[in-house]
Amino acid sequence: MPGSPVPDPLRGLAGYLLRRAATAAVAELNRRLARLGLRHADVALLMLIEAAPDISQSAAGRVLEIERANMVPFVARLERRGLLGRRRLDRRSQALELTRRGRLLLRRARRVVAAHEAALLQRVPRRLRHAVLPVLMALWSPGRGG
Amino acid sequence: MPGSPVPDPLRGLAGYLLRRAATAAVAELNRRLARLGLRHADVALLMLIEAAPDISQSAAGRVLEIERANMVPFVARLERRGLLGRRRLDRRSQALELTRRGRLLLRRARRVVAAHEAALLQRVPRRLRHAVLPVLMALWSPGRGG
DNA sequence: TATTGTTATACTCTATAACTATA
DNA sequence: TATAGTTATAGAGTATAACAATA
Repeated sequence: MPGSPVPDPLRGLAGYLLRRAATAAVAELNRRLARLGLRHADVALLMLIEAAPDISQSAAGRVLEIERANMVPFVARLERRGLLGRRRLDRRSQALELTRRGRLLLRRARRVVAAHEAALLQRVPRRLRHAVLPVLMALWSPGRGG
Repeated sequence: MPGSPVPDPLRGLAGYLLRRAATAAVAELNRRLARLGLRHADVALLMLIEAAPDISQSAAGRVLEIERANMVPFVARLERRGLLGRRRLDRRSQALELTRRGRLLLRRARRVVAAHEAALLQRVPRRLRHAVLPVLMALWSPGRGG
């Protein structure tokens, strides 16, 4: 590698590397998921509902940090595709639940995600691989509050 | 921490952690830069021009992976603010150069970036800190082609 | 032929304000 | 009073197609 296209002042910045790595990884995952007609956020929501059955739409938005307002068309689209359903909890909250079709598609999506994860980790030198999850969790940590 | 708001299936995914960490970090940097009237991408371009003086608009876009078409309003805005100027190289390329005002503002921006970098690294346990840049570079690496 | 800067355009993602009906 | 779902809307960021001028 005679000369990286990205100059030293940016290559040495964790924040810059973090952003570039993330956008590249998201784009790659979206490409992998395209044949299932899914986007990365779709899979995150489906996985969340599976892990927390009957979570409400608002609560799901809080976990994924998606604004309540933006959850509406997001959930509606997946519902229109028959991947999830809604069941009224009380007269203002509604539980999200996977349909049979949603569960089946999630099953396939999970394999795509697993392949993507493996590809990500294989890029990291073996001696550093154990550090990947702890480092990313640490970098994220205080962002949880905003 | 009795229970993380994010369920295990997502917490264990490098891709998910990567994206959440990156969006949180970018948002935090943008907050820090707000008092200078700058966004993270502005600083990246200013730093790039400083490191590669007289780089063309298209070449800068290639380095930062910003489409040629999107560079136009981006550069124009910074030029209107008097932070950078353009000088014709030949009759179709133009060299980007920092103005005096651009250099002075970049000086302040670099301090903000340095503080942000320090904050990011301090979140990481000391024993893992050495791994941050190598891990991020590795995760990014093959994304350079697309 | 390929590249530079440009315009126009569209799509995704994100953010905010406001409304209603409920708790 | 606070919350859930909703509507409307605006702003980023990103992507593509096309064009004229130039290399």
